[in-house]
Amino acid sequence: MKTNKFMAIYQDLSGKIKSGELQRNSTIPSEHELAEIYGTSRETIRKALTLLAQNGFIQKIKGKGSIVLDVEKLNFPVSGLVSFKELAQNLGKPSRTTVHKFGLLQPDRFLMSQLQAGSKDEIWEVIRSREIDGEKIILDKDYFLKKSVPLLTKEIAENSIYEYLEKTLHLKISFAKKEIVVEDCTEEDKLYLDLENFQHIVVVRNYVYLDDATLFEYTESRHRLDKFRFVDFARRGH
Amino acid sequence: MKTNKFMAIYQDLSGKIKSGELQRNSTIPSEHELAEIYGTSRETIRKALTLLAQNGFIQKIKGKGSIVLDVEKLNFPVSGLVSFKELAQNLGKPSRTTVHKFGLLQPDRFLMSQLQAGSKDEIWEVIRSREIDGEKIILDKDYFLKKSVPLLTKEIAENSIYEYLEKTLHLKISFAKKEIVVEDCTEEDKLYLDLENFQHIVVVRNYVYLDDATLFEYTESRHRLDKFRFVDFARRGH
DNA sequence: AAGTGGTCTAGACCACTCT
DNA sequence: GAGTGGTCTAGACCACTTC
Repeated sequence: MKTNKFMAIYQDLSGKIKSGELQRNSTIPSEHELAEIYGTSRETIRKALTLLAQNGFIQKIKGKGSIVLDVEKLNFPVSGLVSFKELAQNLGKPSRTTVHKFGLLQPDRFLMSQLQAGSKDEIWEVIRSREIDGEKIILDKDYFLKKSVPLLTKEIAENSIYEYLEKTLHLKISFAKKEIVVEDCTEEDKLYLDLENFQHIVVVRNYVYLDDATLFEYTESRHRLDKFRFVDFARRGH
Repeated sequence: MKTNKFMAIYQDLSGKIKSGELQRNSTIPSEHELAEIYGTSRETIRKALTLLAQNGFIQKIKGKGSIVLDVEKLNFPVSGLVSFKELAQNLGKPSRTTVHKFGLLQPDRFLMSQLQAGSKDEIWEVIRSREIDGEKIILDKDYFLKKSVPLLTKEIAENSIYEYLEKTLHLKISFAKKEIVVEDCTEEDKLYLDLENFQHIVVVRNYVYLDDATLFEYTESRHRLDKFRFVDFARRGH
């Protein structure tokens, strides 16, 4: 990511945990030792270790040390803010995206409330189905505020919109509120997905915010019941 | 929680945000100012603000300041590691817990793998249904390693097991891996829940770890489709 | 008593935003 | 240029675990 010292240390250590160089259930060097090894202050080491703990790589134990957790726990398919493209690559399965609808529209009441938009804000609508292993199992309905995303094309939608937003437009996605519920299938779901006989569908609603805390995207990701899986790593207290 | 300086500042500020004393979309005092106000160093203020940001209270913007986010976003029903009792209190609805099974047992193959237990580890089994607004909509199947939880009673299971674990046994729950999937209803689900005609059920599997990184509990929380809702707040990158 | 992580300090320099 | 948050330092004291 960035070139911070603590980020570099975080990536070095997380890499060593993933590769097995630092074995699970073993303790890593103490903070004082790491400070010497990396030639930094202890607070900088602590920043890196706090990150490792938050992301499930290690557990810090007072008076004892930091031990390496099972990285097998890191099957984070839908956790955080990963995109479909990253997800499919993680699964390593053949996948395909089909764009069914693409265009600019004036928001209706529903979209105005979801995107906190005014009636004269234009909105990009992108509706895509996702095919994995030959089955269309995810329907993604994305809505972007045009004032945040001036230009979007069907070609971009066929690849990764997020890659475009971050690498070309340099938008900084900062945080998101996610909601998961189960709803009745709609006609649209039946039209675009291989639904078999399922009557319900898992709906993941995402409200995505930029760096400056402005809402710029509302997404509905609609997953066929049997193919949905959400994994999360949560720490108590915070 | 604790009596740390940064924790006290966190709780003071988060309280002021919840109460509306610090208004949403306004900027809070700068870190230097806060350091003077609270009579601490800036790094201590930063720890408190980092916590606020992680929990969705504020957004920090470089060069500008920290602005207060919509706290309406804090409907975190199942997010993190909250227990049913906390959840029901949040919802403010009449709720009831019924214990259907309670006892010690030897683990079968399934439990041995879920709890990383040996064949001679004894395990507490607690099966409870949760009734909200007069409908039995959640089936909780809890399994605790006896070596971590020496004693458990039916009376405790009828109230809050987590309160007992934390306040009486002083176990420190540290982190959990959570998995959400949808599965076919079992006979057990039909027996204990008011399932109406739903053929599927949302299953939340929880693997809960203590302070010293030992796994001590496996839980299946089985929710009726139409009553399930999961809300999460996620930050990008970390 | 020695070693560990947890907290806190008083400074410093940087990149960024706003004027 | 002034103010902001982001990073980093070199120390200090504490509570905890282990011996």
